[in-house]
Amino acid sequence: MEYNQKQLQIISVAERLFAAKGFSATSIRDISQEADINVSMVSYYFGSKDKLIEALFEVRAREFGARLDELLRDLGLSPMQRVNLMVDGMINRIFEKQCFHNVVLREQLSPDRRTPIISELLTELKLKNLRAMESIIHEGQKLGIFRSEVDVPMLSTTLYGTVNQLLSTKSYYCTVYGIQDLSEEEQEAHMIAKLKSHFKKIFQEMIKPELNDSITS
Amino acid sequence: MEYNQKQLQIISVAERLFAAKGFSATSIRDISQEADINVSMVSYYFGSKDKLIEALFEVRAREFGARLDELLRDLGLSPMQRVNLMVDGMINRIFEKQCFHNVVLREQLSPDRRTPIISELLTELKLKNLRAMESIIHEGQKLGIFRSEVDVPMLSTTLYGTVNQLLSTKSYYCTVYGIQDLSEEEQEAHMIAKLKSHFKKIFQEMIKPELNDSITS
Amino acid sequence: MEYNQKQLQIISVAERLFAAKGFSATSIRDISQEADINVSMVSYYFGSKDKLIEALFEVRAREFGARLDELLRDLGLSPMQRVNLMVDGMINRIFEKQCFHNVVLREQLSPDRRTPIISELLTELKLKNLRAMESIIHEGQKLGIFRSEVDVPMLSTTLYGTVNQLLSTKSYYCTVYGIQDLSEEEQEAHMIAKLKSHFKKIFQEMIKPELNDSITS
Amino acid sequence: MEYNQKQLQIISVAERLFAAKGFSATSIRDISQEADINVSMVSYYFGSKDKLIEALFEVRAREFGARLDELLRDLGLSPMQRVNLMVDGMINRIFEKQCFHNVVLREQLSPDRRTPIISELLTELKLKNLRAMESIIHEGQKLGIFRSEVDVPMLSTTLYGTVNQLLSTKSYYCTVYGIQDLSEEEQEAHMIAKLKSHFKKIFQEMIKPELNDSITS
DNA sequence: AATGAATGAGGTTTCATTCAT
DNA sequence: AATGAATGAAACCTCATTCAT
Repeated sequence: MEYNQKQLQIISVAERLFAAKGFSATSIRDISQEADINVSMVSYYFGSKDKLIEALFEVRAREFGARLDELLRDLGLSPMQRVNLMVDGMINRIFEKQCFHNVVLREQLSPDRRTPIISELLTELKLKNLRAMESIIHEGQKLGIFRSEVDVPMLSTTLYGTVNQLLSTKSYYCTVYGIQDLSEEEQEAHMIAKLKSHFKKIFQEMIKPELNDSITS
Repeated sequence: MEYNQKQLQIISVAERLFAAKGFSATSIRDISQEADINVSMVSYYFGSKDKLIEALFEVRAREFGARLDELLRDLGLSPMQRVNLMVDGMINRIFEKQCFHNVVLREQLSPDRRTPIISELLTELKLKNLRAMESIIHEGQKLGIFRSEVDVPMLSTTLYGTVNQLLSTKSYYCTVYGIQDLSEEEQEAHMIAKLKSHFKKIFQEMIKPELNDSITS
Repeated sequence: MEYNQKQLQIISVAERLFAAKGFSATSIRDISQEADINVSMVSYYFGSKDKLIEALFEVRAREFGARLDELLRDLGLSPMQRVNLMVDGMINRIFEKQCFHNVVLREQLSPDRRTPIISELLTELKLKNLRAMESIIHEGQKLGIFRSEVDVPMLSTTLYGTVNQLLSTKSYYCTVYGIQDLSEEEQEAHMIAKLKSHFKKIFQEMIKPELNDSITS
Repeated sequence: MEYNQKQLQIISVAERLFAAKGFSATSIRDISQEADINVSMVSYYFGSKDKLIEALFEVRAREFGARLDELLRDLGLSPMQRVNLMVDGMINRIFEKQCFHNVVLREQLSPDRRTPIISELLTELKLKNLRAMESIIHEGQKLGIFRSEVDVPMLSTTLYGTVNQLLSTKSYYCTVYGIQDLSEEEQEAHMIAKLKSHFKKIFQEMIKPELNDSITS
């Protein structure tokens, strides 16, 4: 499915509103008002409100898929460098597309309520992501740099879950770290830096060879 | 605010439906039908739909607060035992009250949209939780068993975020670990066990004294 | 299903408008305006527009059914008298309930388009009607007053079809018989009288013993 | 008015859909989809949806008019033969153009609702038909073969009404005569045969000289 | 001559809430 | 204290039509 400029604009507005208020709480009127189009255009272009959110996921899923493919091309780096790059990349990606991520979180909470298509797209994307992560880890394991037992799915889930949680509780985070008075950008920079260092540490600790490991090998 | 039996029943039904479909997608008619009451009862008992969800958070927040107080009373155990107990307790708690947690996640995604009360209650709860965790960690630090630099808020966020992420993507999890054909209960048991061992490992790695740490001190 | 006063009033207004404009061309707004009720009342009372027309058929079918039962009780009359009475009764009935009959005709033209319920009710009613007519004819046949071969379904269809056709082309009828300038009531009286005498003649001719018939018997 | 090939095709599709669903329930989108043309073509070619149905009636009325003229040319036959031919012809004609007849019936039910043009065309057609029938009957009367008092308009109405009624209640007819399991074609053949024999009988009985009639003459 | 994008009015239905009892 | 009938606003969507090309 190809979408024209106007459709992409509507999708973009819808994404923002769905992120802010949720799908059900966002009316087609809201969208059409913000996008400065006629109310009937959403149905005209997408068929229905449900189809609109499907289109949103379709478009974004394709974009993310493309970015993932790039990630796997970064060869010539050490496995640990690649792990760090991957962690940084995932965190950056989520922060860059906060709106869409918010919508994803919402849709995950009521799986298959509207349409199985969204669930399928998301599962596919998550699996693709997992495979990418696994291939990097396996490389390190083959070289004996990483421990043999690494629970990649759990690590991946931990990373995603934490970033999401942080984004969902931004103001709580700022309170805890006393940065309420910084600008939005500075707050985000703080979160990103914190997340990156936190997860590099976690990953390092969780994949570096265990003592037993190194002895037996 | 005290709520009578009927009000609590309504709250309970609402919680389940809000968890399943979201606040906006759940109509008062849905609730009154499931709770076998008259449509006007929600407005009658709570004033409005918005007030109903506020009441839900009020009631549950009080319950959770009470449980947290208990946690801090488990003295006579080693700090590491208490950490493990705390991790287990948090995971258990979330799984026991999945519905409410689902609703919390949804509301966190649109902060202050409906009412600041919910955000305040949640922030308060999270802070209380954080203080409990910090007190346990600090105890271990005073005894020199834990490293001096532990980012408790990030650890807490990591734990919560991961559990939430796992619960939100249950079917993906089951696919990845090949347990789609197990019963619901067995799947949950699998998740709980996995989470507990995963986080005990993470916490251990992140709070145990670093080599430098122990040397310099 | 029992319908209250307000529902019956809505049904009555709907019947009139459906007769005049057809189901699809009649909006719920039209109905609510004429019935002086809120637009949402139709959905409130009947569930939907489709259910409304179902209710209309349900109510009227019950009424007609009751009237048919009465017809069969007119004993103590000669078969030919009963035939004449039946013809008169059917013609009167249709003219009295022209609106409903108009709606019936419309629905017959698109069978099962909306719901099978209407078709079923109508078929049931028509069969009931046919059985009544047959019982009267059979009585005359047993007494040797009527010919042995009478195609009752065709006679019944002929009667109904003709009355319907006449009602549908009222103005053409008036033109042909030159009674355009009479009042509505006089025109109808003319039609009724004409129909009654026409069909008494037809029925007589079609059920009286044939020459062969009487000889052989 | 002359219509080109494309217009005639649109008219034909519209006729079929109007017959199946009714004018109001048929959208221009339905038509354009079935006819494989652009939605705007209807407005473009006919001006509006209303004008489209007018065109339909115009075209078909002209066709029927032409066929009627032929009927009157069948000379050299006995009056009774010509009556029988006429009855057969009318029944055949309706069955051949069921779709259009269905639309006619629908429009008759809401006279002058949309435009007087349709009513006028239909009245004209019916009158033309009546004159043809009358001329045949009068011929028989002049020859003393038919009774002097024949109510031609009523006979004509009876014929049309019955055929229409039968077509409108096809499935009921099949139930009554136990031919539900025959093919569509066989069912129609059954109906046509039945109608023809039925009406030849009726016409014969209603126009043959009465006893008084023949005696006095 | 013909198209397809776009429109605004109006369709039905659902919603949270209120009112009279 | 509790009900259920009733309401008006607003939801999503479809409609016939127009406009720029």
